[in-house]
Formats: sequence, C-alpha cells, structure tokens
Amino acid sequence: MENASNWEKSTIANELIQGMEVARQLKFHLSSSTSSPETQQRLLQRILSSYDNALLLLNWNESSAVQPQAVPATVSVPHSPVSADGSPGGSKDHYQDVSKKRKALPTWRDQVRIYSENGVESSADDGYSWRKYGQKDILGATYPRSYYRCTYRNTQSCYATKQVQRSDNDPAVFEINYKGKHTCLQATNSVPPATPENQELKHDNHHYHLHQQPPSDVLLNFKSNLRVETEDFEKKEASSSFSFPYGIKNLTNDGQPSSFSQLVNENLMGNFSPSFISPATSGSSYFSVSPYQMNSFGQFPDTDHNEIISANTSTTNSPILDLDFHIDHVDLDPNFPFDTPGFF
DNA sequence: CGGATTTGACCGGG
DNA sequence: CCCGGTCAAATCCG
Repeated sequence: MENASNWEKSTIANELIQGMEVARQLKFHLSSSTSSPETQQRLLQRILSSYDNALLLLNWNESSAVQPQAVPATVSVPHSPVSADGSPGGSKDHYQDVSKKRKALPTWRDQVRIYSENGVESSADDGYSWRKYGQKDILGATYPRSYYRCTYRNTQSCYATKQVQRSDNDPAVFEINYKGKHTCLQATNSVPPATPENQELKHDNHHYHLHQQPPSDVLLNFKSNLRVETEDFEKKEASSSFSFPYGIKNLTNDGQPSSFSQLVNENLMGNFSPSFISPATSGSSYFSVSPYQMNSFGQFPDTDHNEIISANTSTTNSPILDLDFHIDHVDLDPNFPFDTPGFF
C-alpha cells in the first residue's frame, strides 16, 4: 500500500535518474568528435524514453490501476522504451491475474516490450538463468506460453519460475509472469541481480553462479541494444471487450519465434542500468547502477545492496550531473521488506 | 560429452 | 472432460 507509492516513487525517480544519466552521456558525446550521430540518436531516444516512462508511471498511478493480484511482490518498471515498432491492433483477451492457489508463492507479472533498434535485436534478460521446461498453446492466445524455471533449481533449490507469453496483438510485447523468488545466488549481493542469461546471445556465460558481479557485457547488451519496457497493467475484468493498450498485428518478421521468445522473454527488472558505453564514449567502466526494483529477488532482507556500485571511474571528465543514486537507492529500501514474503 | 531445448505425454484442478 | 502446468525422453547445440 503505502509502500506501493514509495515503490513507484522510487521507480519514477529511477527513470528520471536514468534519463539524466543518459543525458549526461549524450552531452559528453556531443562534445566528442568521435561520437557517431547514430549513437547520439540512440542516447537521445533513451532520454525520451525515460521521460516517457516516468510519465507513464505517474499516469498509471493516477488511474489507480491496481495490480492484478494481491501479491505484494513487486512489479517491474518500465525500462526504456524507445521507438516502437508496435502498432495498433485488435485486442484479445488476456488478463490474467494470478490467483493464488498453489502455495503462496509470490507472483507478479510484467509486460515487456522489446524494440529493436538499428536492426539490432538482442535479448532482454532479467539477469537470471532460466531453463525452459515446457511450452503450451494457450487457449485463445495466438502464441504459446513458455515455462521457465531457475537453472539452479536442483543445485540450489531455487524454485523461482516464470512464464513468458507473447502478446497476441503486439508481437513486440511479452507478458511475463514470475512466480517465486530466487534463492540461488547468482548475482551480486550488493546490487540487484544481474546475471547472465542469454541463451540467445552468443555469449557463453556458462557457469558463474555463485559469484558476484555479473558480466557487464550482458548488461550492456541489455541496455544498449534493445530497449525493454516493462510495465504492469491494470487488471481488467474479464469482460470480453476490454482492451489492453496496444495492439497491432504487426509482424515481426525477423526472428523466428524461438529466438524471439527467448530473447525476449526475460527481462524485467532491469535493476542494473549501466549506462552503457558506446564505443566512442567513455570507454571505460563507467557504470552506474540504478537500483531499479529489486523485485524478484528479494530473498532476504539482508540483501540490501549496501551500496551501489557507482564507479564512475574514468568518466569523470564531465562535471555534469552526478546524480546520486544512493538516494534513490535508499529510497528503495523500504520496498524491500515489502516484497519479501519470507517464503523461502 | 554435457547441458539446454523441444515436444508430446501425463497430471490434476475446476 | 478441458485446459494449463509439468515431466521427461529425444534432440539439439556448442
């Protein structure tokens, strides 16, 4: 409840901060002769996206769209939308709320939209390693639903699972349902999880669970190549005619379903938002983490990422805005308890 | 060769 | 009995 507002607040703040960050990068780019217009364009888009998201959130808030289920889990936040290739379309029905039936595993859902820019598509991933264990055609849905569970289910007894399903009308949108929290340790302890997982990408981050610091490249991909936008939606009654926002019947030619879905499937809390680096820019490790929402893993309270890793190492050349993520980080904290149902 | 994905069978609730 | 979720054997991929 109240936490929710807090949560949203921080979410919005994160968006804004992110936008600011990117703006800062852009500024740097602009003064750099090596920066390509393409990159600049991209950054600009990102900035716009942040605004967009922030506004969206506000709106969302106002409309009082409530989360579908009563689960306190968290929701993810929109990421950075950018251009869209989505389009209009009809609407179908998918509503779904997770009725709590089985154990009281925390569940929450997200909607992810992926955009491919510059012809580059990449997968979005939420930082966790998932193993697909099934796929089913769902009644009334055009696309099949895929079932994933944590890769470390057996080795670490991590029972987190998620279901991914592409939106009927807008192939660029994926609906993701998360169930259970991750208890495996595959990511950092201080920051939101970000771990490897891109089955589709050609990386091979095989095993590195138990380690900290996820590969930043993943993160980079994540952010730089495609934009993901996650948003929760409001729940509609089961009325047959409601419509979700979107729709299009566009075709996503490109990827084949499989890769597409994989690609897209996960990504949700982009806890990490490394301001990615573009070639010309600060090549170094400038990476700022913005604690988005740490939903999915809220394993225990102790997970408080004590600090964010803001190593602006070399990038300091510009005295521009140096936001303090810590602030919002702090802000986020409150949420934590919230989504920690002690299950585990 | 090992691990992930695929895909149809199987299970169980409604 | 229908439908969504899971299992598991076969298959694929690196």
